[in-house]
Amino acid sequence: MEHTDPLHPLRHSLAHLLGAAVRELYPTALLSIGPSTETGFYYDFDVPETISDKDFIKIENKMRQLGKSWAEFEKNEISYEDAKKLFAGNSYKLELIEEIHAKGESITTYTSGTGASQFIDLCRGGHVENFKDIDMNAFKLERVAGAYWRGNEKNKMLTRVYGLAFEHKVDLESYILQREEAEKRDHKKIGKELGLFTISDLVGKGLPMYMPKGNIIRSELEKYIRDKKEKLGYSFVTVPHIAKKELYIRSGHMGKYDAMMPTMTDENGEEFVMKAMNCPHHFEIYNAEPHSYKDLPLRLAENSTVYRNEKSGELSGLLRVKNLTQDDTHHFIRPDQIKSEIEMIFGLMNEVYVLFGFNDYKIEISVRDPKKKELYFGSDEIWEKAESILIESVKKWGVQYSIEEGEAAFYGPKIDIRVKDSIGRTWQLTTIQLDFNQPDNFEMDYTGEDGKKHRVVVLHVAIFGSFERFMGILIEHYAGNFPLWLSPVQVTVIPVRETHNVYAKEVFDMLKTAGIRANFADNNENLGKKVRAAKNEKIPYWIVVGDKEIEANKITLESRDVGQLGQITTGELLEKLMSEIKEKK
RNA sequence: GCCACCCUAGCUCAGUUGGCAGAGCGCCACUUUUGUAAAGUGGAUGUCGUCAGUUCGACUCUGACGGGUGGCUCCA
Repeated sequence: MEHTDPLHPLRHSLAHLLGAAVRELYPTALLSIGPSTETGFYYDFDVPETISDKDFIKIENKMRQLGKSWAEFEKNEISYEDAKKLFAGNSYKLELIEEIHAKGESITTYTSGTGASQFIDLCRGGHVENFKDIDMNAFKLERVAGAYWRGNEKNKMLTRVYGLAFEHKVDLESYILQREEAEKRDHKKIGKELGLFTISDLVGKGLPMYMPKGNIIRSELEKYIRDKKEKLGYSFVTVPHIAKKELYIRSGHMGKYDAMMPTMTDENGEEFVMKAMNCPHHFEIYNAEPHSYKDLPLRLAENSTVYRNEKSGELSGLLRVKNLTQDDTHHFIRPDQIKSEIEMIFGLMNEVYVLFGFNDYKIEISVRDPKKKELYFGSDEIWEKAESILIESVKKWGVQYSIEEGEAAFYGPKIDIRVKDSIGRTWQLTTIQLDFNQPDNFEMDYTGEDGKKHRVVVLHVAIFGSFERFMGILIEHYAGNFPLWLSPVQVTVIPVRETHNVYAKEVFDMLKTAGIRANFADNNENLGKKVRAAKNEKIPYWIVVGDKEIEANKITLESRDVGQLGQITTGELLEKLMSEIKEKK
């Protein structure tokens, strides 16, 4: 593995020190691997004792104590036999040694410290020149987690200790501070504070419910994407939420994702499942009528909920759920329309991302794992063609991308757009999947210019991905400060005193009549408290009405984002709000 | 599902070695009529996540279960 991180030597050296400290404190612990990460390092141990964060002080102290006597790392190239002897009893290191040996690479160990604190580890290198250069106050053990050996859930779960490490103590402190700030944007926290969604123990985990305010945001998003798609010539359809099991046997989902789709049986013994995807339904809509080459592309769209029995440990707020509503589309196209169709989709996606101000996203082209071709439907030829079309399209688009082997869908390769959440995890939003295989399973054809049947090509596309996840990311992106068009309450009308209520109510009624989501703060509180409430609720605008305003027949407008906007007439107010909502500013 | 940690009022959190359940905010009532981020007084609110166990006695100790957070694995 190549390391572009300039702090890798420092972080990896500290991983060695962590290994040494754990070996001292937990003599029976077996060490496995200890790489660097984006913010520090970790080491995986097979240790009979439970290590918890309460042990960190003890381990950190041991690290600092051992580190005192460490200087240069001494590299030794050792023979296969010596390596096996040196690491006898440690099945993890032995497994690595076998692999290195099988690849014909040389086996190296790195020794740090002398005497009692000496520590020898199997390692390919990448350390600091001199350990004494490391600031021993610029690292901190962060958390403990379970991690399967070699990332395979069939293997034993090891204890992984994560550490943060930076060049200087101030860097560590500023990272921790930044992290704390980021946690304030957590959509679960803001979602609760602003009353956007709730998850009930009784309804079930991973099954979020939109509260009135959150539902306004969701509805606006739905309206927005539906409108965009309708203008581009998509046709909206509606399908039932359960289907016969046979449908998914035909599509091939059943057999690969059975655990995700629990079966229910009717009185005749017929088996049904909740839909975990919309594709097969949409395919059957396509097959309900004959199609001419002239009718393509045919774009079937639906904002529809699918149900997936995800593993409980996976569920997280709105970002990973059991019920997700996709802005799903299936594009039925001729082979010669693939490129232009993908370009059109990129255009839509770009427009959406610009509107929301997402500019820090990663584009991944997910292809087959060439070593596990049996996991995928279809011939090599078809796959190679599909993969090269996607790569070519993204290249033409002129954006940075990475190729992810083994990440493809079983029926075809895909382009995934991943966006970061508040704590830096990336989540897939947009997905564009090219499918030459399902058209065969469902025998989806069109009549060509030549009068003969031709097989159609399918693109599976979701721009938002799911409304749940998109909203989760959006809440964190805006930190709850939604733009006017999305805000559950767009403006609140605040009378200074009770005597101003009549005039204020007129302004409020006018806004309501115009379709603006207004709130009337006629409660018995002083102005400061009402303004404070508006700010806490992150309402984009509030209007103050008192003697001065009544006298001038105006209102005072104030903005969450830019502060005082001065006195304007109600006509000007309405015009301003309506135009900002329309322009989605 | 697996690993670690967490669960006390609507929210944020105190609660000593096991001995009568607490604060602030919010809520309700009254007073106050207010000009830009918290007016005053009073009041209600809890099966201390659930169920067992240990104990004279459990919010506190133990176990199981449920839920949450962060990882691992998975993600059509």
